[in-house]
Amino acid sequence: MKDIVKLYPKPSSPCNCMNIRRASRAVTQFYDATLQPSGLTITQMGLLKVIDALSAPSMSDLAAAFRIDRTTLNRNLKPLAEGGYLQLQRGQDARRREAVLTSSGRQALREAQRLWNEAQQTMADYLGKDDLQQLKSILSKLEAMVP
Amino acid sequence: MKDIVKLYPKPSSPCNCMNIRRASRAVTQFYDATLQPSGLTITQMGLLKVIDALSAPSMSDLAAAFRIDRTTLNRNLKPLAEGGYLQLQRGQDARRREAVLTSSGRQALREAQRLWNEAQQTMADYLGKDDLQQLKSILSKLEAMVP
DNA sequence: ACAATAAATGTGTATATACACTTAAAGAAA
DNA sequence: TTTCTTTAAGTGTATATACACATTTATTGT
Repeated sequence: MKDIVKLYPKPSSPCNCMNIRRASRAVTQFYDATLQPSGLTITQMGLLKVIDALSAPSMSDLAAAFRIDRTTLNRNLKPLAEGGYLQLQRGQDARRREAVLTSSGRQALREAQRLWNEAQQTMADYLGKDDLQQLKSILSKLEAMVP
Repeated sequence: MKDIVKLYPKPSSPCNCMNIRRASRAVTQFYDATLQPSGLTITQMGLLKVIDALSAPSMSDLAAAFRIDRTTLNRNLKPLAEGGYLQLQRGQDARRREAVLTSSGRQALREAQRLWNEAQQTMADYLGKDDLQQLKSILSKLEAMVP
């Protein structure tokens, strides 16, 4: 097993948390830069994608699907609603507020996904198959650390 | 090599970027919760630690050492300065603004580091030696993706 | 010395994040 | 039906993040 431990530069911090935060910033910057022509950030693209996949999800539905704090979600949707990418409407249950994509939102999503493919491929090539698989696996495990 | 690919739950998103962002949020929440009694977040502890390690670093020095955008650093230092954890003073070169810890800052750092040891150990135990090593290695590689 | 340039920092604006608290609506209990 | 409770959502506040632009000070070229 030892022979698969690759020798990349040591992380500049001993702190596991700071290390993952730095890497997260770097990857986010890369994806955001690649998606730039679409006018969406990677977070926004992710949100539109989840909304597109679900059927008029409520705020809580979205927060759960996106695994993000409900109040954070609330704020993240704001620029998308103001930009005309989605509409927010009351549900049958008047407490619910449901999100649906506009045609403008679907179009932006398509364009962003085209660019996303590039970013995803570039990152896959950069990491290589094994590291990418390892990364996915460990990130998934880390997510499960917190309820 | 295949036999070391552990079988954790699949990540909930196909997007490498969203996956690392979610994991980063989870780990950050865990560290912040553990550090809570110290009154510092993990980001703030990291900043105090870097300032403590360097000698009256300038804003740009800190940004480079912490690998964060200079303007982000500027804003991150604000609550620490207002909280009396550090002082900001002009350098010989009047363009430079230099950071030094106060005794209050050094004390908070010590307390935070005590708690940080716990968090770090818990995470190491949770991931296990091999995954932790792999993670460090891959995160370091990811960081290098962006100049 | 003066002008041009470079370097260090700060500000405006905008998104991303989450905790504590509040409000509004639906459902349950009396 | 009226009250109690639970559930869904929103707000206040605060930190974290970075890009585009502005300001200040030092350095360099003439």
